[in-house]
Amino acid sequence: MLHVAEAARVSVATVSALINGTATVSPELSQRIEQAIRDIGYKRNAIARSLKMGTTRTIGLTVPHITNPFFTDVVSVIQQAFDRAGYAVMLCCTDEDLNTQDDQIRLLLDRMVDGLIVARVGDGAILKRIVDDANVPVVLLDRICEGVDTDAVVLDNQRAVFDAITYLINLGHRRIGYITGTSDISPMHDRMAGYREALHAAGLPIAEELIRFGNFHEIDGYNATMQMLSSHDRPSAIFSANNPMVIGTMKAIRDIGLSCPEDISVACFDDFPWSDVFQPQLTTVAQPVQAIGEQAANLLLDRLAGNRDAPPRKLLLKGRLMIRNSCRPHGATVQSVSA
Amino acid sequence: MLHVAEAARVSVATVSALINGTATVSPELSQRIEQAIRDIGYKRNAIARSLKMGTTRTIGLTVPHITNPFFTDVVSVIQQAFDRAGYAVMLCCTDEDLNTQDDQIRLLLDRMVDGLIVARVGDGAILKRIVDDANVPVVLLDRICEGVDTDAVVLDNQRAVFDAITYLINLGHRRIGYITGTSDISPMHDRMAGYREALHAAGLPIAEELIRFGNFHEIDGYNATMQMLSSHDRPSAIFSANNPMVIGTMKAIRDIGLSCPEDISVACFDDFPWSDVFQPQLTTVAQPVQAIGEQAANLLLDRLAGNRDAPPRKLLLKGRLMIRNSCRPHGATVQSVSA
DNA sequence: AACGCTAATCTAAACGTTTCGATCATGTCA
DNA sequence: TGACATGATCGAAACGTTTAGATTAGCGTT
Repeated sequence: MLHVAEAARVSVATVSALINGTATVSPELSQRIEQAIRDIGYKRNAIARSLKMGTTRTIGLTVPHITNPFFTDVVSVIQQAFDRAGYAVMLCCTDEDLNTQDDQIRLLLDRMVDGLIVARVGDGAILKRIVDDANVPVVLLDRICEGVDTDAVVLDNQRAVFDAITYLINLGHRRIGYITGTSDISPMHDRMAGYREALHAAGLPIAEELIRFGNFHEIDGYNATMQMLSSHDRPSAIFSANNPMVIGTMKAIRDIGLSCPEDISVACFDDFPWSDVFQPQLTTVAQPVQAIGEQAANLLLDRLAGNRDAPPRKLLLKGRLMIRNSCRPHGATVQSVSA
Repeated sequence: MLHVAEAARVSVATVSALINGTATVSPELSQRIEQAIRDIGYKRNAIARSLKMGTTRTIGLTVPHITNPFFTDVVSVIQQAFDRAGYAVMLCCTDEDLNTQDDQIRLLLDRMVDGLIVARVGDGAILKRIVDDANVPVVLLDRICEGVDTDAVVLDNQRAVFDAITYLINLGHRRIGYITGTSDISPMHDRMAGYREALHAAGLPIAEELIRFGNFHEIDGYNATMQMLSSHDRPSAIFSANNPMVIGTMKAIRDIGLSCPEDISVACFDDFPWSDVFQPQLTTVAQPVQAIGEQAANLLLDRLAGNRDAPPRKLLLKGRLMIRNSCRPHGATVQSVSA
């Protein structure tokens, strides 16, 4: 900018005024300056600007795994929204690891991001501390956090799983396996609650051996399914509370020589683009990813626009059960799915 | 830092020296400073540091669509690699749009990223200019670019498609539909060349009506497939040069009342996590996503480590044909796939 | 002609670091 | 004991912006 100012024989203040439109500058100086900018190929240094202004027009986004199709879609939507608003987004994947997450959030705050969208991991103690003394707005995505009182957009997980399990119960299933991630994050906790509630509402007992915990990965779903299917009194249906784990479930069913939906019904949380085209077409709980991403972005953008003191807003969205052909009436051997 | 210095009754220079280990500071001052840092909860401002140092420890990454499973995986790998190296990554999705891409690259350069990994879009003219006068290292991912002479890691696309088409030919297919994206990016160009080469090598004619162009999206694959299948002399096999488009292909096959692989064989470029578990299990060309991501990251990290003047390095990786059960011998009606 | 008002421009300080060179003890050696 | 190297610490400039406040010029009023 100094060079531009010299070339145009004006002060840097005038150059700045012209670029930002913060003051009127006369036509002849404008022209000289614009010419100089072109000649020199000047680009404003956003870092220097950020230092002075105290704002980077950059936000941080952390998710557990970008390869989980739910997060893939949500990240995509959020990225687009901030792109439209002229913000850059720094993406971090925490790999479901608490320490990684803390490091990454610190890294983002060091870089002075203007705001944070986080799909947290692990217990919320450190996150709470970070959120408290970083004074940037934070919106919680997908996973709320005890004691961290900030904007959030989450699904009504309990209701969604309740509906799905009730659907299976109505198909006649009595022993329904349930594969979940660790319960220390709210969606897993709430989904489990939905499972229990549905069984309870139907007057069915809760068989603890049908509830298996994994670490969100395919292999965990595989192992959990293997264990359940090897028992003498195996479930007639399995619900996986997480999408990557259901791949493991399907592989286990195949490897053990059974097939879905003939021998066992399967449903899972989180829809994916292929679910319509391949067999079995998996019955899933679809989250409104577009809405979730947009709402999260809007909440943050609103804070960034200056609305700092409004009380925390919690958005609760509804899931939708996508009924396809991976679940059959219990005991049915015919092709038809009619209950 | 000023506050820390005051609290510890030292100069800011000493604080900086201690934090960065750039000079020895006596035990008692060290202790006083560390205490002050803890008391105040001081965090170094990475923006100010970047301004002074001329480096942000941040890189920019642009891809067409993060929801394309190939890019999902590669982004994930790259993100992890830079995370390990202490870099942040700014992610942009260009949506296959040239203007968007240019804007985003400019945005990234304004923010003084230390390097750029780009899976480009459109013609390379502007990209070339940007790369030339931004003096940050750039590595091209997946798509090389005429005239832009810089590090790159790409697949041997021609060979990969040659192998896939040859496989179909060996199954007895003579009329093989080919669905591709626009040819202005190198992978699409090279894959098409592989298609033509394979037909040519087998002495088969190239039927131009069997070659359809789309814009990488599911709907394009759907329309292209619909057109081909509606013709009186439809192909017995279809190869889709892009993964999202194959979903459209499968939907079109279903909607038109045919089935795969009984009536028509299908294969496509880019593997995806579900391909093993659902029917038909799609035969695909798998890219070594892990290697691609790591190599791209390594090339850039090497430049960032100071190796600026080495000549451009082009890495050519090999694809792998994952043969599953979505392709049958032409005319076969039995279950077995034995050619 | 003196005055005030407005619009255009400039000067200089500030943002929070890093780092060069200067300063100042302290101990070593002739 | 004086000269000198050594090691620790500091002062101040610099990175490239923004912006508050000062300055200047131009113009209409009285």
